[in-house]
Amino acid sequence: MKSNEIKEAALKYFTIHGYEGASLAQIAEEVGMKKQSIYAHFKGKDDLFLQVLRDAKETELSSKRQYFSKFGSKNPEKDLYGYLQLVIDLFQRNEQLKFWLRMSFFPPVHLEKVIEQEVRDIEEKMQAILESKFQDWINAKLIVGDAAITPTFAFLGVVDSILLELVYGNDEKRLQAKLAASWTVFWRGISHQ
Amino acid sequence: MKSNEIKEAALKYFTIHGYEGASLAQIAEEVGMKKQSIYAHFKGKDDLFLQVLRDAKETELSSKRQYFSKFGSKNPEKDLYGYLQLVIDLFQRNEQLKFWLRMSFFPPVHLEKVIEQEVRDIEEKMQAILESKFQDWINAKLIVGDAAITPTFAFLGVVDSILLELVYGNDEKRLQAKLAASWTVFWRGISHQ
DNA sequence: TCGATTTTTACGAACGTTCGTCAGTTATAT
DNA sequence: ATATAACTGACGAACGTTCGTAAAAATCGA
Repeated sequence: MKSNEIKEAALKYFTIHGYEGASLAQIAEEVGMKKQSIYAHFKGKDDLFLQVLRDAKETELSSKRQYFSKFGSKNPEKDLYGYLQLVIDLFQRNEQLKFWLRMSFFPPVHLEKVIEQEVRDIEEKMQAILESKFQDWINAKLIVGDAAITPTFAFLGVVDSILLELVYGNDEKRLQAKLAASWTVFWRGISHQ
Repeated sequence: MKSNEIKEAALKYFTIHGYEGASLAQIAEEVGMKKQSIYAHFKGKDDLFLQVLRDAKETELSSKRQYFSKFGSKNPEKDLYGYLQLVIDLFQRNEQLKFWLRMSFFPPVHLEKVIEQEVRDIEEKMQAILESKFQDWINAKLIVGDAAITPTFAFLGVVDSILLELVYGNDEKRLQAKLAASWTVFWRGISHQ
């Protein structure tokens, strides 16, 4: 399918240059066609962008859902740390996550309402799943605290800080050091008495 | 000084639309002049951008340095939490910090080498200051742990996660909740036995 | 202090390029 | 033969930039 090739190239350029900085001419050249030919597959730049966005959202959602479903109820340390490693792994191998991250925080202004809606949607789903897991672990007395919201937000914060390091990311050593530090302190913070 | 007005407008548009999305025509209109007149003050778009970047860097550096200098050696809880609130305050009132953050993570490609250098410079300075403070607190047995690097990186992670929430930021409630959660867990993680 | 001179700032006009998009035509494949 | 896909050509608009020019401001010698 040629449409997918176009979306792949678009994903790449949108990720590197942003919406405004990516041109249809470059995207088309990457696929080996003229920019006008893109219009045989998409209504225009916005349409292409939104389809790429929705694909990225779906990938993000399903891959994380899949991992969350493997969470048990008796080993939060392993599950949570494994999730952080998954995020790193996904980010480094999956172009879609980088795209998703960039557009979450710096969307093209004229599409920001639509994007914000998608971002909020996926975020709420993730938070809900995580929160219920944390509640299970609290009930099982595997971690301390009364409200599940605290470790949930704190963990989401750790994920965010790792993602930021990945975006900035040219220093694998530093990434691993930050991961280790954040994880150590986080785990002490929710597990110790 | 008209140059400063131009830089102010440029800061605004670069922050909202990114380098590629910001046009000299819009920036000029904001100041009440034509785009050609900008060339009486700056060599071109890149020159304007880099001057704005360096101003932002200086503001960021001096404002944080100023706060760090007030850090004592006997109350890390107050100092660190106060710093987080300062970051939030600065971000919400100071356009330059938003600009700095956006360009740190998603710089225009053709200037990414220059920007990366500036970012790395400021980051190393911050890290060095923080690390020495943490070492003092460890020595004074006010926080636990052996190496200062662990709480330093963990704290920088908390700062990053707060910044990310600020960027995304339309939800003050959620911001405060995330701050509270991250701080609670972080402080438990470095202070409790 | 004054007029003369130089420098600074802003402007209209235009440059060459690139942008996204649309219309019409040709080639390919079902 | 009919639909799909890619092409050529062209469109208006916007981009950053350069030119020459005209005020305005600053500098300077008398």
